Amino acid sequence: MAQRSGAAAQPIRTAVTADDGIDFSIIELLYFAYRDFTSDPDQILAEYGFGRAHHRVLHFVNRMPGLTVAELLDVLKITKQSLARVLKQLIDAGYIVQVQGPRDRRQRELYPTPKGRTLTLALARPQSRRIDAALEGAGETERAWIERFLKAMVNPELRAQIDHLPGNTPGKDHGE
Amino acid sequence: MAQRSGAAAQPIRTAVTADDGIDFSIIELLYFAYRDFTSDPDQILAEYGFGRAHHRVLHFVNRMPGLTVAELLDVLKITKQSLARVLKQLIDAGYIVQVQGPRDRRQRELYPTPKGRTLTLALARPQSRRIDAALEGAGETERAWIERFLKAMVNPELRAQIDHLPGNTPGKDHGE
DNA sequence: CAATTTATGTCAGCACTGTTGACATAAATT
DNA sequence: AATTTATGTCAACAGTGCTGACATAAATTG
Repeated sequence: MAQRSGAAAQPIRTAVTADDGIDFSIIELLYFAYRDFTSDPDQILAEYGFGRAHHRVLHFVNRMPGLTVAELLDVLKITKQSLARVLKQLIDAGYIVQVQGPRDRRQRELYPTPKGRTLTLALARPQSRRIDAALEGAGETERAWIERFLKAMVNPELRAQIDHLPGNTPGKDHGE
Repeated sequence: MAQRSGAAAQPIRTAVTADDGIDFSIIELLYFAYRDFTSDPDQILAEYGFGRAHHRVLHFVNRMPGLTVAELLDVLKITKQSLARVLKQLIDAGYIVQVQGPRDRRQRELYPTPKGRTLTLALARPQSRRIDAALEGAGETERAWIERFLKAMVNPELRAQIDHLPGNTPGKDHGE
């Protein structure tokens, strides 16, 4: 009742559009694209009793084998309590192993097991196929623009992190 | 214990790369890009006690004023119980109003109030700015490729839905 | 008109994944 | 020897999905 102290607010019957100075097309495309992009692995994960959080951990442990817990937290930007829950399940189920850090014995280096590697690839495969299909007709130039765009969408201070992942061409910000 | 019936699984020390036949770069870029893309409105929403689900409802009600509850469910692909929770809050707080359907009086047409319109634009503004910045240096051709790519990432049967949103150029699948 | 279907609302409970706060341990650093 | 750091763990809570069940009013159908 608090919000209707006077007359009820009138409904606005016109749609917001690009005329409002906002890029609604790409906003919506990102939402729909990401939703469907994640739906493929989600289905597979459900069969294992895992969720999207497990996927992320598995993914980055496979992409950066030997990374420490602290490093993983820094990539994912979540709290250690959030990570602990899913990491423990992945370790208990034999998808990831922890190895004591060689220099600093407090650290836990994370590695995939063969089982973990297999699952990671199985989860990535449909996503990669979807990307391939979406790139149909695009050449190297177009692909570069798309990558450049996506990378530029990331917070600037985190872009360096992306460059440290294997097989990613670093610092492609203007031209070749 | 079940997973260690024999020797413990050995850690794999090599990273997965594009050599595994999978497009890890774009997979990761989509994750990071989407995460940061949503972080801007998330901060604003938190001030209102709202979450990302409220944003989505607000967004599509503003983009398609007068759409019914059933239509909104079809766009969002969630259950009515999930929608009910956030929709009720948005209505109670005066961001959205319901109007009885003129033909079918069972239907509830959803419209933004001026307050709802204002919030929607405020949430979209930082996202649009981020997109603008990410498109820096891109011309119309490059932008078209990026939109084409994102649209092609969406499940085919849902692409028509996107075309029905205001101001979206439909069916740009091969050239103009 | 009576029966059925449809559009919407609502209650209850559960799962997943994020959060904060507090506390514990072992190892490194000072 | 004291402090800091890396990690783990317990507990509680929030947001947002889900399923299942049931209720109401309005439209449709036979």
